[in-house]
Amino acid sequence: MPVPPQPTRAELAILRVLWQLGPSTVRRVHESLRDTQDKDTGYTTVLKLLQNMTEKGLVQRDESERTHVYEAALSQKRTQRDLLRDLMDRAFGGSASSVVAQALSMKRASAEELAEIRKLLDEHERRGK
Amino acid sequence: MPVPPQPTRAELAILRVLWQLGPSTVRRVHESLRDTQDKDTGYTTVLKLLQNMTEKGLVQRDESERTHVYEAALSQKRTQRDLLRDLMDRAFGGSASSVVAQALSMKRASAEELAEIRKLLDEHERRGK
DNA sequence: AACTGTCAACGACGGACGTCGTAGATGCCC
DNA sequence: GGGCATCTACGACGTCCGTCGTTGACAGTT
Repeated sequence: MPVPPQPTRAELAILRVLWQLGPSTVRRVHESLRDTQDKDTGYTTVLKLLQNMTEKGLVQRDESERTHVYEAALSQKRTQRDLLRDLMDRAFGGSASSVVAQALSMKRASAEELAEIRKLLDEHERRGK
Repeated sequence: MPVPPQPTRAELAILRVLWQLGPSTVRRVHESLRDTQDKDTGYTTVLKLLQNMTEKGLVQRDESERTHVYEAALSQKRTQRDLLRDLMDRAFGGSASSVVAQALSMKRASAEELAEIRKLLDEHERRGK
């Protein structure tokens, strides 16, 4: 439990809901998932997932009330960093610039995105010196 | 089989070997994995993986000789793009700039890497206009 | 021809994952 | 208090993944 393992696909989908809505009940997560997701998962499936995630330390559970409330244990940024680091090591030989190169090659790297990226790069450089 | 599924962790490790060495026998892949990897996988494990990957269309097999020769079916860049796209959608809401932001926040984004990234950005912009 | 080594093929197995059904506890309403 | 809804807990199941042992074919050696 010191460092929770990386979330699986289904677990990550749940974490996204928790990051967006904040601490939520199983029901709220389930309904939000139903709205967003194309796939249709049952209530008990979401419950089971959240129980597993509690076990793994991915979420924290408040059981003071009869209806438990779940909250993401790690921030979205932290989780994104961990996941990207993992993929970077496994598929890009640990090269950040290769990752950026691939990100740029995607259609969704729109004009606004490019401007945003350039701003990030400037900030990063300024902070670095 | 038109579009092969995404490689799993173990499969990706094998693909990395094939990209580096070019078309190779099971033995060569196995030995290369033994050198690089900390983990120690058996010969038949690598064989089985490669057989599965042939089934999935991730690699192509030349059986003209008794000792088969395997080759990656998709380029490294293409695979990297698919994998990054998937993670981008699942964890970053499809935002390329978020991915770049996280990539920059990593220790390994060294000075040379930053210069490389800036060059990529310039090229991309020049090509875009 | 017998032995030895290498190779592909196949089957099995344990674990993780996502799925859900069912049971049991708790709360609410008439 | 009886009945209904809601919630958690538990167990099961099918699938995929990575792992490996075993078997049988083939080739080279003596």
